[in-house]
Amino acid sequence: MKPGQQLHVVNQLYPYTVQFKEDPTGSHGGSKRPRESASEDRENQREAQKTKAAKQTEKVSVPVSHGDATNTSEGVGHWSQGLKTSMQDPKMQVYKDDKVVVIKDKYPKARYHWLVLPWQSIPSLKALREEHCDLVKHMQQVADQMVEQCPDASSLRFRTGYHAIPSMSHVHLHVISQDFDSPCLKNKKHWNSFTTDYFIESHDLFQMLEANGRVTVKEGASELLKLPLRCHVCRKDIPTIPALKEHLKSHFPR
DNA sequence: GTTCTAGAAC
DNA sequence: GTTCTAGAAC
Repeated sequence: MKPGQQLHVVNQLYPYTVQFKEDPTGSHGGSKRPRESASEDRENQREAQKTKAAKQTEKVSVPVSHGDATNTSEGVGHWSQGLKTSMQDPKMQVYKDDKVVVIKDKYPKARYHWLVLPWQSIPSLKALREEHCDLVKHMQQVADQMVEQCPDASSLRFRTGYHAIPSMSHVHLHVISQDFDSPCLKNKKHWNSFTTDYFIESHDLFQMLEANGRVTVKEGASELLKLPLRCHVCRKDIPTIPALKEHLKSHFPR
């Protein structure tokens, strides 16, 4: 059993992430370039599942929800913890090294939309300290690498940054192309979370962390999500989401 | 974070 | 009447 491996008790219904107090460096094989998937990790995971499955006896428990902490409140299994599960899934991993992993956003809001996540568990921006500076900088470098290897990097603009108040737990850096051409972009909150100051540029966050040892989010950031819809290219106000999507076609033809 | 849908807006 | 938004989800 290695740090970061997953243990599925009862038919994948209750994923557990094994963590150690001291994460020995180099526990994850590093590679500088994005790759398809890690076959060795998949093997290891299968082994872990097999071992656990063998220990199970005949009495198969029923997947019925009771009022316990398993699927209520904000514990494991809650939707807000979904990134922790996704980042461990080799099928979702687009790149990984000893410090971070990159996955595709499950509901991409543009033609290209990745998330860079540290292996180290950092619940939110509030938990960031000066000692995370190197990690944050590395996340930014990996984000830049993702853009470099994108086939449309020359024709599309990209931004990399953090949501001021993310819905999902575990610090994650968005790498998103600026076409916003996606059926998953559906409402004002989606739009404003990437096109207003709700979106904190990676570089700005790093500078804040370096200067203050903390990241502070302006109060009232959540109000930014309610701003009128405005085109991020020509600054034109657009009345509705469908009209905005139609408008974007003029800036980003297929 | 998403889905669903009541009722506001047109 | 249809389109679209915005709030609940136990």
